[in-house]
Amino acid sequence: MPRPSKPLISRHSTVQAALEIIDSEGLEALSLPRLARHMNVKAPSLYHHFSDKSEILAAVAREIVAKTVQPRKPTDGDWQGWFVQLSLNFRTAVLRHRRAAPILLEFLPRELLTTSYEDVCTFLIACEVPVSVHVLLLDGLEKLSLGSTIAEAMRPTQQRRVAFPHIDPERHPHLLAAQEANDLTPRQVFEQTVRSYLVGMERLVQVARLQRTA
Amino acid sequence: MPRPSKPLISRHSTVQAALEIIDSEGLEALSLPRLARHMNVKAPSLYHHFSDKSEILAAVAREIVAKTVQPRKPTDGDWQGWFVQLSLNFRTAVLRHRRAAPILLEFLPRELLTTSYEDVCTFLIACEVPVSVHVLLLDGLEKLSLGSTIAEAMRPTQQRRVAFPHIDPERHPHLLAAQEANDLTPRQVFEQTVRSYLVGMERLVQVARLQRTA
DNA sequence: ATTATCTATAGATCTATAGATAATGC
DNA sequence: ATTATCTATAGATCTATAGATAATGC
Repeated sequence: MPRPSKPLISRHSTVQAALEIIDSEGLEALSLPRLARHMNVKAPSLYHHFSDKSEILAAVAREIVAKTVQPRKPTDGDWQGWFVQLSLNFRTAVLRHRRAAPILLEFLPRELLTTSYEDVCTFLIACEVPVSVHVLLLDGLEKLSLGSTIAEAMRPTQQRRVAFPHIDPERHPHLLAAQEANDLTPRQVFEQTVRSYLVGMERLVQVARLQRTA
Repeated sequence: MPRPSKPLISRHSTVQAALEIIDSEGLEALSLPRLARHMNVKAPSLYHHFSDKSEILAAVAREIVAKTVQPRKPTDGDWQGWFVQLSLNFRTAVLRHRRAAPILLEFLPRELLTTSYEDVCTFLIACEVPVSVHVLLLDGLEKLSLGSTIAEAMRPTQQRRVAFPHIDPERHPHLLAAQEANDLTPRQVFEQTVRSYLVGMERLVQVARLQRTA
């Protein structure tokens, strides 16, 4: 069956198939023969659409990040609330395919982020956040969102709900007490972490505003 | 040469050799034959000391984390300052072997952390930080330190000094301006991120203290 | 003529096990 | 008898290329 009437393979369908395999069988299962089998084609045919395997992985990483929902910009200058929402949305997008997390680390689609960051800078300027703290904010939030989410995505299945596994009540009484005193979900803990960070940054922003007017 | 007078292989020397290969040639280069060659032994001999390859990787992850310098506890209750120092030390330990970062993500030595966290909880109690926020603090700092550091460790070599690569002055004027207005090193940005987070957490701690006395 | 598939396969791994062998330490 | 190495190899991959083939679209 050489050259079918309608193409059997597209970049898009390949990325979707790859995500399905990663979600159901894990990242190690994703080989070109396995991917091709899932698409009812043969492995070498994939080379007609991608130059090599890493190009497929990069496209998968791109797809995951691109699915991040962009929150609507507030008109009242509440850039902190907007950042919180964006972080949560990014987290949701990544956790939708948690077993793909290592790909994201290696093939982070920098171009997508660069475009998005330009947009964020424009927004920050409108909110009168001094340029001197823009990198601090962008980098801090990137590390916090990306890093924290990937770290969470890599947790073994059984350990998701519990903050700290392997607690031995004899040896870790205080940690056990801490665990029992906690009533937040992982998502809430993440949100609170981002909020706390932004509270601290707000202080820096105000200092920078004063320095600018002086 | 069966059974030499003095053992040629030990767990420790294997881990060291693995780190040397990872540091100089990268993670993909670390195969059992490659590792054995570096140690002047044959690959199957390694199975006498480790049950399989993942056990070697887990030992490597453990070694990296174990090298984190523990800061001395302050006597004045300054838990924030202590956390900042611990985060910086952890970052230093991980970045010492940045190409091993993906191993850390998969084989994070939870037992080491659990022991350390019990210690931290004891310290927090001494500083009169309410138990209700312990998990929030521990988890937040873990995610921030681990995630942020691993994200940084994965950056391609050429992009280390610059916060944002791929900037096109035409399309990203504000991002370019932000970049030029930034005079902090990656380490300083990390430290500032942790500090900002702790400033925000301080507020939560005070709220929790009030609720406790009420 | 170009495009999108296929078949066949080169070539290079890698992990792990079985079984032999000689030094060690009881 | 046990221990720590070795040799040999089973067995299972995987990525990527070469070259054939038939449908498409100019």
